[in-house]
Amino acid sequence: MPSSESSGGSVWLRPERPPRDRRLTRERIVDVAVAVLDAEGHRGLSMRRVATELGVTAGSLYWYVHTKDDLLELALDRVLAEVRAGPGTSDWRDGLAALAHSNRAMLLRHRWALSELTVRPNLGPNALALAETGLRLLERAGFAGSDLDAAMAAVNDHVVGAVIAEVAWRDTLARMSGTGSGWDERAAEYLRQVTERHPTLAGRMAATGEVDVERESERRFAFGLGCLLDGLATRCATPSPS
Amino acid sequence: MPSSESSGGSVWLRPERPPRDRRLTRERIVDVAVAVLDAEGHRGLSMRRVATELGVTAGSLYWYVHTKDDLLELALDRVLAEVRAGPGTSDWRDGLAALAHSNRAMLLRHRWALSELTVRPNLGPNALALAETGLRLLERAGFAGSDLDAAMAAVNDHVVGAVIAEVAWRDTLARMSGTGSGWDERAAEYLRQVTERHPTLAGRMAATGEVDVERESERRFAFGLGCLLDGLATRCATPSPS
DNA sequence: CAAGAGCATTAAACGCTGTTCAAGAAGGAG
DNA sequence: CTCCTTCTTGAACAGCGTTTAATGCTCTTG
Repeated sequence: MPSSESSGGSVWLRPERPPRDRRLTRERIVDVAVAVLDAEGHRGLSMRRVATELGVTAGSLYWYVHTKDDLLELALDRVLAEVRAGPGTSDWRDGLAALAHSNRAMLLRHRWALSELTVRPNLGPNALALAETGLRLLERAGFAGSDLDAAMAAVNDHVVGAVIAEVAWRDTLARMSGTGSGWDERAAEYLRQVTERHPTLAGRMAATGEVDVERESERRFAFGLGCLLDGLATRCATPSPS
Repeated sequence: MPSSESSGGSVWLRPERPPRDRRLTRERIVDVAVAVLDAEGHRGLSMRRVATELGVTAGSLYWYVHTKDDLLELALDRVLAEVRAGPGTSDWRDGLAALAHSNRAMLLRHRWALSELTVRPNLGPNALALAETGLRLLERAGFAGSDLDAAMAAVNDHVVGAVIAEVAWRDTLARMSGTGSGWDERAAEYLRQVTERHPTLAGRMAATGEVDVERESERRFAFGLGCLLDGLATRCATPSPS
């Protein structure tokens, strides 16, 4: 029998059964899941893997967790707890920027979380707490009504989108340098065609080679965030720092 | 023997073997894959499914495609072809906005594409063409150097992030209305706690109930894009329409 | 202290997945 | 007609998420 008699709704509606024996817990299971995900990515996570890591059979997990999807939902909310707003934020811009940077850092620490965010509606307690923090900052800035929602969404969207692009970029570079023979000949041909057909893009790609990816990613992120916050500032009741 | 003797690098480096018999083609396989993905999402796509849809065994596909990941990469680039810039764009803002809206529309048509974008570096011809179009628009606006990259990234990031959030939101609403009994009791309790602990969020959630999701999503998207473009306009050499 | 209730875990199985591979069919070339 | 390349098959492998009956185990009750 799985962890609840009714199968509908989200994990967050199905309370964990208070266990007698401390051998297994939802918490310990999520611990291991996060560790495996961090170490080996989405592909490396399987129920059997988590189970053996805990010295247990795969079936046991289903006592604590309805399904693998539930486990992923729990893991996602677990890492969302790592996002923190800075200390007492007097300026809403600074506060929002700090939140965005912290969010970005977390997503880069746990790259698998992005894919989960893409697939899953996210109603865990930490996700909600995060939303509350952001909304309060924007409310203090003078946003209200549906503009408040839109402003919050815009900031979050930038974070998510930027990290997606950054991770994809890094993976591409890793792939390019990782493969040995077989790449060069055909890659050169493909690259030649690209350069020919897309001159602007080619110019940018050439410039990319000489750049520190990490630094440049941060710069891009801050650039976009700056644009966004500037735009927000012209649309709210408190355009200047309090 | 799979579709190439060397296994390194991306799909785009491995040319399709020109077939004699027209029974199977890369193109037809990708056609079916996209159709299945559109109809049943990421979960519904399996090699065997695509194969039977084509009246063929699963193993046959591996003659045309190295791996399922390759197939997904091809499918992703296929739908990226649907993104189109508007007609002759005199104003870079309008042009960029049109591109962003078209991109968003495509991602909403093929929701599975988002997850692929998250996981996969994207070097297909259509992806590159798209990048070229965007870069040219921004170049005309007066951006150059790494600011050009950052501006392009910021716009793309907004699109991707916004669609992710929108899809997640819709799925949440669908889930909430889809489940019958078992939800109400525990959901009410969870909602009560949320309302109590997160008053600002609760206020926004309450307001959400009376809103047309589709319209509101578009509004949010345009709002964020507007903020972003305003911010970009203050950072480029051509702040006003040409 | 013994009996029993109920929680926690196991082992085995089911049907599915991506992928490989030897074997065979099918068509064009000499 | 035969050879050779191109393509397709069918079976198999290992692994996956999930279910289920049976089995310990611990705690509570008598």
